Amino acid sequence: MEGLELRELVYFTAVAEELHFGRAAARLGMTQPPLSRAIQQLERRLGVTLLERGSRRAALTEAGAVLLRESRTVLDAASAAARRTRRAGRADPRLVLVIKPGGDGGLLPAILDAYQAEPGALPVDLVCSFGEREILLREGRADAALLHRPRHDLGGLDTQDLLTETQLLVMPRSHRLAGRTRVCLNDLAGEPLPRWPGAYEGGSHGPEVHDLGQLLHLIALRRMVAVLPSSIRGQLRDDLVAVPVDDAEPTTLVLAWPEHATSPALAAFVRAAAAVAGKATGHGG
Amino acid sequence: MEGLELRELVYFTAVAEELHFGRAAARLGMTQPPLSRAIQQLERRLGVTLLERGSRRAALTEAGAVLLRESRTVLDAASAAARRTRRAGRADPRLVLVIKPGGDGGLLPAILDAYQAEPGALPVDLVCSFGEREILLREGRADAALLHRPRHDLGGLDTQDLLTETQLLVMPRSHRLAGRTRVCLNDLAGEPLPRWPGAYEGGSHGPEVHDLGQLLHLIALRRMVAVLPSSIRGQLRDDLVAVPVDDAEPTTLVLAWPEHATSPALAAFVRAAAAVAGKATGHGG
DNA sequence: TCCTTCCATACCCGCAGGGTATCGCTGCGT
DNA sequence: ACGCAGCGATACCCTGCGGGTATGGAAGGA
Repeated sequence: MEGLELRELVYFTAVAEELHFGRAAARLGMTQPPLSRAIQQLERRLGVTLLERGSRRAALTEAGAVLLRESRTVLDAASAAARRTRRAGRADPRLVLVIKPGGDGGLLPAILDAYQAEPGALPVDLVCSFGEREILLREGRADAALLHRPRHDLGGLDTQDLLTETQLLVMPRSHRLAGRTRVCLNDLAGEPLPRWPGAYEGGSHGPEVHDLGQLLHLIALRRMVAVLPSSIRGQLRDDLVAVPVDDAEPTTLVLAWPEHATSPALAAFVRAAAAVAGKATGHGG
Repeated sequence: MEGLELRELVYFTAVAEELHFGRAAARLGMTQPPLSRAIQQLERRLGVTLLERGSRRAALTEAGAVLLRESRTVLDAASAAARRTRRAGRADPRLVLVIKPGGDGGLLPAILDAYQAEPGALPVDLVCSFGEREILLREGRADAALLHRPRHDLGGLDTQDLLTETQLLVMPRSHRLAGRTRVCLNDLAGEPLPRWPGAYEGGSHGPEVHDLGQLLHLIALRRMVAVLPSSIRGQLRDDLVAVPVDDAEPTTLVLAWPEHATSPALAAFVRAAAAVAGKATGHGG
């Protein structure tokens, strides 16, 4: 009775996205009749109509919309499973950590050192990526990531808090707010804020930025300002200033990894990171 | 190249759990040779050895252990997909809400009323269940659940906070702590606490309980005491008393539903619940 | 009304998935 | 040391399902 198959979900996803059997079949590299049959079979198995066939175009039913979303989840989980298994079976095991350059709160060197001191530590590959870094985790391409709460969606991930920071407004020295000792979010009305790829849709649309150097450069050129965690202080250029944003929510640097992960190497890494974070807050207050 | 199929994952899961091809095949209702072949094929596709075959028994490799866990995730997601789709396609649409009797903080009647006032409100089925209620959500058997943070694992679920409560120690009038106006967790050392099915493995093992009436009855019989949210006050029997537990973490009643849910009926229900919760905290402090 | 468009039906074929029989290895008991 | 029992792999067969081509039929547009 558990007849569902991934192939059928792939087929249905294609049809549901194209709303056209012929085009969907072409996209799948097959012909239309067996595709029609497969969808009919799927509908029979589920006991539900997924598509309303008009002679001009097809439309998703309510159930079809549900299955489309669920299918994507299942297919993502399946390819993540394949990737994770392949990576776990590699002859030379490594730990892949995805970071944002400049987004490590200054803790990363200490964490890496602490991890390498653990017994059986693996080589750590650092992957630098902007925007949607958690996707690399969900896709099974990485073992862990440094993310920020509440900016990132942490659903389905386990996390270890590392460092909670207030946020600073970073701007050129010549900016109208540069003389202030503190600002609040209202002061930023109308300011162009950076647009990270795929995130932060709200507010003023500045140019899209892809790395920290580019961001600071654009700020220096007066194209935008940015609200960043206070650990950014150590990396500012001379022509930029930073002042606290009083009412910006504090941001927490977290180490995140896929839920239910079992790898001892990852466990050791989390342990090392937690130890470093604990020491840091213990010292710093 | 994306050859993975659910059937193969089912097969592999069986073998990985039995660590024995013959028994796994029997469990799957098939014979051993095609099962062996399917696993070999899976290994070839992934380019990874999943099982170390000894002549007496098989053992999981590291990669095999990863795939076992991932397979369970994928298979769970798949059957949840099927169930959600079937439920979405039903002729008489309903909203299934899973609750714990007595665990609604007294808000449920108001929430149900508010929801029924929404346009297009569906009939609400209440499902009462103890222990692991979030599983019903993950399995796609329910649309929403009333859960408690931090007691329940909310990974993969979206939530709406409804009510934060302090916790009370509930005990018979004759209990040694019954005269106190407050207690702390240390006072409970050695007390038999209830064991909810499947949860709360730590600490003293009392009898397992399955519903609130039974729990209160057992407390009255001096078989155990319990730490419960303060909204339990309205439902206590005369022979029980409750006093605040100073250092017990406050518990938050949350409405939870599967991430990425799209149903307008669910959205209306969440809206209604949020409105009721906001009004309650607005009035109560 | 006719033609186009698009999905369903009818029919065919090859292979993948499942079955039976058997082999080969290995560890254990005597 | 030998033999036996247990288990997984191999060899081989066959059926059914997943894919193909040809065509029907309904619906919308000119």
